[in-house]
Amino acid sequence: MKKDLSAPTMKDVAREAGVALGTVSKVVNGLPVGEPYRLRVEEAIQKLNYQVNSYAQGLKASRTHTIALLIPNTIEPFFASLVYHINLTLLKRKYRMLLCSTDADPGMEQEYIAMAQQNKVDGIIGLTYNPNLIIEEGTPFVAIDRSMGPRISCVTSDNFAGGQLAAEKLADLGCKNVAFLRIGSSLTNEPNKRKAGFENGCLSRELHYEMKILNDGDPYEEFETFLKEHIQGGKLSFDGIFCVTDHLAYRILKILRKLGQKVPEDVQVIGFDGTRHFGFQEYTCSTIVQPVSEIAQMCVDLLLQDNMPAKPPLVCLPVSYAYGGTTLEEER
Amino acid sequence: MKKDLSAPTMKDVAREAGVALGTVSKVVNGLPVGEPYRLRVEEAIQKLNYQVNSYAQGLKASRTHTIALLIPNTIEPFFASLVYHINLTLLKRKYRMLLCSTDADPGMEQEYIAMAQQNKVDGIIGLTYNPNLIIEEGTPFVAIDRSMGPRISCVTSDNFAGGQLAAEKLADLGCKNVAFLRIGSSLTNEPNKRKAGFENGCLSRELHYEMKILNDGDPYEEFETFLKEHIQGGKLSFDGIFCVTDHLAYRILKILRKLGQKVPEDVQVIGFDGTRHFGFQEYTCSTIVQPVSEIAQMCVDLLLQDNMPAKPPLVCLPVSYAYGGTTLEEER
DNA sequence: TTATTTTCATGTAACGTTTCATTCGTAATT
DNA sequence: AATTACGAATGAAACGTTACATGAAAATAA
Repeated sequence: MKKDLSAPTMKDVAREAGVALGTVSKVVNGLPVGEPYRLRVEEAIQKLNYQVNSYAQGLKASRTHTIALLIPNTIEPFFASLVYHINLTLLKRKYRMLLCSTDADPGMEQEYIAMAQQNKVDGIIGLTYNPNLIIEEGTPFVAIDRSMGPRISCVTSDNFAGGQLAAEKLADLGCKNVAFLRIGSSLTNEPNKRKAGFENGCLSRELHYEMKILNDGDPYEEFETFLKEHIQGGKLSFDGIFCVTDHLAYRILKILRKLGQKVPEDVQVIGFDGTRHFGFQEYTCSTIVQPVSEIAQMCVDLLLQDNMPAKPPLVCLPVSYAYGGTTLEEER
Repeated sequence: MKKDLSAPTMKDVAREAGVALGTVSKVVNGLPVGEPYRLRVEEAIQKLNYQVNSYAQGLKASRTHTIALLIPNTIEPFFASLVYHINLTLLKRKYRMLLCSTDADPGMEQEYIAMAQQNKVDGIIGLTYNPNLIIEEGTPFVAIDRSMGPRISCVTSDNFAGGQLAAEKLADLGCKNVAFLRIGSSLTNEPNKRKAGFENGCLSRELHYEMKILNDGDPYEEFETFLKEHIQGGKLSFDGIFCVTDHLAYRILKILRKLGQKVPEDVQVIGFDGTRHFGFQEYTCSTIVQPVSEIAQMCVDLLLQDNMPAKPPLVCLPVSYAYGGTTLEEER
């Protein structure tokens, strides 16, 4: 009879196997150990159902196999998808994830960073908004959609190219006069380039465009007003609209319906993100798709690479266009 | 000049403040300490910018202030919302969350449980499918939507009442002949009661009903076939449909559109969950809303209560009906 | 004033690992 | 066969806390 009150420790395994503590540690960590020893230890581990105590491990080795993910929320599809894919990638690498949902609140972001650090995470991936986050020197950090200075790498999709692609698509699909709509909210550094890309695309295709950009506090109705002002005799003067996110596109589509405009016959709409209904179905609208899975992988790769480059890279991943019912279908 | 290579420890604080190690520990943990001592210690903590090492803490106290959340994925709106609210609730209680996205895979679920346990979490909240999960005796576990035996508490919304409510609503809104549609996938114990509730509701309102229940592997098209079979002269024989989830309702709505049926004029549709577009807007369809925030809170409360009741409760939270455009509006 | 109780900071012993200097046993060299 | 070299298991020390037994000082009682 053994006292089985608490979980077995390495010491127990060592005793059971008749080897030294250090040997057990080596076996557990996959370090080279003589075959007969390894066998005996593995047997003992089986028999006692031993599991390493990650807290002891973390304390001694100061490597915790845990990373923190800072994200505004887990509800908006783009974020939810990011969380999902990052989790998946981490799992493959045997890393755990501390989820930090920040509500895009600068204070909360900083708080979570402190928490993560005192929790000795091996690194942090963050989609944050606080312009002056303080990150301890020693903690690897990878930013999403926002370049945060020379010490921190950033992963983003190619927002400029995406904007450009949207313009080109609209041109290809026969548009002559288009609009760019954007609302400030939740757009950090990199996604701002969508605008520049779109302008660039319009210019190169000689596509006439107008912009309507709302700030964070502005009432949504201004978009409706804006669109109304461009209706003459029941006909909207735009035949194409590029919305800075699918989220916005969804709202605009509702307004267009209300104003009696047919999509895509009267006006075509392209969004940005690649949001899908319920996560597994069709796109919610025609859209510029961000490569979420690749973004996730890249973040993890950058975070966990063991030899940090002197100059952390700014990684820009390619986007693509996807049909989602709000544009005319292309002839094949 | 101090060597500031590594983070300051309690020992450093103790030296700085000229007190004993134990005293610092007490201050940090809010235990009673003489006022002058407390002050000196707090000053030293400020000065050195000391942060507790949660790994040392976890090792010694075997209380880690961390819980694990097992969830199939973070993408489907109901799950995403659950994650969000649980995170929020935990934050208020100063707990951290280890996110475990399982893909509803039994093996992965078990793997994550083992991981969580060796990570010495203070408890686990799980929405799982594996019928014979092995959970170590010592780890508090709260299940969502699935009662897992006498040792484990379960939180769920009132699925029976929800089904009943759906039937009653349809009756109130003038339906005479309704259908219940369900696909096996992702329905654990408790949500199965939606069916029984719906039947009960139909019977008590003398509402004629039919059911079409698909198993997990079955092709989705069978729903289309089923509905087609019930069309005579362009008219669907059902004037109301209850779908077991909003997810399903969304698909059914597409089929109905394809079949030329007008919603809600020809046929009214009610889903289940309370899914909203993009997390912040209107409901995706008329639906029975699960009180996600309350579910989240209840889970955390049950998990973290310090005196476990002998018999873990099965908590059933009330649902409500919400209009979402796929039913006739009620007259006020 | 002395004896007795109470209060409270102190310091040491774990907690379960990893690491590294040590040592033991064996193989290679002459 | 004797010496040296090598490889590999060993075991003690340390990681940064918490908990508990200890003892000193202050407060009360006699």
